[in-house]
Amino acid sequence: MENGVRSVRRRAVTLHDVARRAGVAVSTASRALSDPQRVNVTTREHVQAIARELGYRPNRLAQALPTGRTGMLAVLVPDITNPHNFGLVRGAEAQARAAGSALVIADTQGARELEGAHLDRLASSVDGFVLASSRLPDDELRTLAERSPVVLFNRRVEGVASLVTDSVDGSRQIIEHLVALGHRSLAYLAGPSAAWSDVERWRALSEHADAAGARIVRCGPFAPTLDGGPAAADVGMSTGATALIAFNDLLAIGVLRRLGERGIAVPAQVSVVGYDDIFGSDFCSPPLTTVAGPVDEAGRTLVDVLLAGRDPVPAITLPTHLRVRGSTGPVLSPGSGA
Amino acid sequence: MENGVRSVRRRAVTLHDVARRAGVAVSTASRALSDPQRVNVTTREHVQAIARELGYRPNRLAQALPTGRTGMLAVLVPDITNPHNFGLVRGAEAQARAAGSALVIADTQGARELEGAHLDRLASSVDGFVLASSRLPDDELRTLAERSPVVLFNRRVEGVASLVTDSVDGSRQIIEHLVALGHRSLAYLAGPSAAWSDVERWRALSEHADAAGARIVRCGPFAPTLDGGPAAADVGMSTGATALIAFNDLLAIGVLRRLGERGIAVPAQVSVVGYDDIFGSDFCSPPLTTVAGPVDEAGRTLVDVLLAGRDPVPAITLPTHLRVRGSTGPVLSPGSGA
DNA sequence: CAAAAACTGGCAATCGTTTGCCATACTAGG
DNA sequence: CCTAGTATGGCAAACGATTGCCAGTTTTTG
Repeated sequence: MENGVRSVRRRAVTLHDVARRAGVAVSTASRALSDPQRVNVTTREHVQAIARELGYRPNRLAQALPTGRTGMLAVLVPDITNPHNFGLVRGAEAQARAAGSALVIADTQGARELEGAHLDRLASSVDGFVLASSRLPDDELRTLAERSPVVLFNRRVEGVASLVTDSVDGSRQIIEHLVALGHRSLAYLAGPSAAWSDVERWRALSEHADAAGARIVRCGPFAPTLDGGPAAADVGMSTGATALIAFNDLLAIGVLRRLGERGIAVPAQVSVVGYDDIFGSDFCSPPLTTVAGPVDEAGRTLVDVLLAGRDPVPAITLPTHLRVRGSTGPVLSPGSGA
Repeated sequence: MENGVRSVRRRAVTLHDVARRAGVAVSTASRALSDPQRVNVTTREHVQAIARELGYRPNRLAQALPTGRTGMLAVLVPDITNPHNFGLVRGAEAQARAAGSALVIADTQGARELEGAHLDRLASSVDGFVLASSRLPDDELRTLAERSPVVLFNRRVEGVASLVTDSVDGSRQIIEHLVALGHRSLAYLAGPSAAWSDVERWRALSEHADAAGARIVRCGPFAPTLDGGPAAADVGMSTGATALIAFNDLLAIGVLRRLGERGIAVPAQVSVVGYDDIFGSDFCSPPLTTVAGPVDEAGRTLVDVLLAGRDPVPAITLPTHLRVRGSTGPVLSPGSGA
C-alpha cells in the first residue's frame, strides 16, 4: 500500500525486490522469468505477477555480465553523413530490433586509428560488429574476427564473414550502358585509395572497358562527398572523356552541380554515372544514372549473419543493377548538336 | 615469455590478470589506473606498465555496474530515414565521441509504443536520452526525466530539458517572404498531428498570416515523407493557394516531384516552401526554399546538456533562417504569364 | 511397496570492476 | 621517545543478474 508514493527515488526495481515480495529466492525469481519450465506453474505465475505489478525491468548490464550477451550491436561507418549508409543503418536497425538488440553507431571518418579506437572502446559492450567499408588491414580484421563476431560490408577478406553489393557486376553494367550509347572515352573519378571498393570498382571498370574497346582513365582520388565534386568535375572534363564515372553518388551529384555551374550540359555534352543510388540521386538534376544495390536488405542480412554465428564463414554477394536516369545519354558527335 | 602464443583463446585480459602479474591486489590495480594519486608512484607506474604490456582494456560493462555510468547515450528519432536527422546524429556523435561516450540509435517510427519500448529497453544501458520529436505525452516525459537524464529536441515540455530550432520564427520568415512576393492565399500541408512541431508551425503560420492579411488553410495530415508528396500536392493545389508550405522538406520535395509530373511550374504557378534544409533540398529541382537551422550544433548541444546535468533545466532555442532558393517566386496574376 | 526418476526451490559462486573501511608502516610534531 | 597524523595497500562487500549443483518432495515404475 506504500504504492501511492510515486517516489522521487531513482532506484529501479531489481530482481531481489521481486523475489523478496514473492517470498522466493532470487534464483527462483530469475528462472520464473527467463526459464519458465524450470519452475512450478503456480510459483512462476506468482512471480510473474509480482514482477509485473512492481514494473520490474531486468538490468541489461547486469544480465550481460554473466551471460556475455549485451544485446547491442555496433555498426561502424566511415561517414554517417553519407546517405548511402543510412539505408544500411535502417536495415540493420530494423533487423536488430526484431531480434531484441539495439544498435550502436560510430563514425570512423574513414580513419584507421579512429576505427581501431572504436573497436577497442566497444569490444566489451557489444555482441558484434558490422564494419562498413573498413579501412583496417586484412590481418587486423582477421585477428579481430577471432575474438569477436564481425561481418564486413563492402570489403572482402579471406576468413572473415562479409557481404558486398556486386559493384564488379555494376561496373560491367555501367560500361555496357555507356558503350551502347556510343561512349569510347571514359574517366573514373576515384574515391579514397584506402577504400577496398574503390580498388574493386576501378579494376572492374578498366577490365570491362578494355574488353569493350573503350578508353578509360583514372582521376583522383577525390573526397567522396558533395564537396569533392568541383575538383573531380574539372579534372574529369579536362581528360576529354565523354562520360564521367564517379566513385559514388555523393561525388557524382557534386560533379553534376559543378557541371551545371560551368554551363556544361548533361547528358548532351557529358554523361555522368555514380554508385549507390542514394537518397537524392533520383531528384537531382538531371536525375543520376547509378548502380543500385539492396542496401536495406544488406543491413538486415548483415545483422542476421552477425547473430546467426558463422560456421562456414559466409561471403555473400548481393546483386546490383544499373538504374538508368537522365544523366546519361548518347554521345553526340561535335557537329551534330545545336 | 609465453607471449608468442598469440592464442586462439577468446578470454580478454582482466584486471585480475594485471594485478596478479604486477603482484598487487585488484583494488590497487584498479586505483593505479583510475585514481592515480591514491597509490604510490612506483607501484602505479609498475601496474600501468603491466597493463599496457598485457593490452588490458577495462570491461565497460563491469565498470558500469558499480558506477552506474555506462558511457552510452541513446538517441531516439522518429525516422532514421529522414535526412534531417542525419545532421542531428552527426553532431551528437561528434560530441559524444569527444566526451568518450558512444551513441545508441533507435528508430521510433513516430510511434508512441515503440518509443516507450525503446526507452524501457535502454534505460539500464545508457546514461541518458536524446529524444527527437518525441510523441510521448507531457507527463510521461516528465516522469521519465525524473528517473534518467533526458533532453528533448524539437519539443518543449515544462520541467524537462529541451532544445528547439526556432520554427516559430522560421514560420514568420516564411510568411513575410511569401507576402512580400505577393502571395495572399496559402496552404499548409500538415505533418503528423502527434508531432509537437506540426502544431507549433501551424500556429505560428496562421497567426502571422492573419497579421499580414493573408489567407492560409491547413491540409492533411500527410505522411512526412517523399511518398506523402503526391497526396499533399494534389490537395494543396485544389485549395487554389498560390504557395504551399510543407511540414518538412521531405514532404516538400515529394510535392515538387508531383507538381513536376503534373506539369505545374514552380515557382511560376505555385511556390513551395519546406522546413529543415535537409540534404538534397539544395539540389532538387527547383532548389527548395526552406527554413534552415543549425542541426549539427543542435546535436552537439543536446549531448552537452545531457552530460552536463541540468540544474536550472535548460530550454534552449536555436535561431533559424529562411534559405531562399528557386522554389519560391513572385505570384503571377493569371493573365500576366505566357 | 521399495527404488528410481523427475520436479522444485535454494545456496552460493561467478561475471569484472569500484570503493568503503581497516591495518600497517612511515613521517612528523611535541 | 611517544603520539598523532598521513600515506599505502589489501579485504571484502557491493552492483544485479545467471546458473551449476544439491537437497528435499513428489511422482513414476517395476
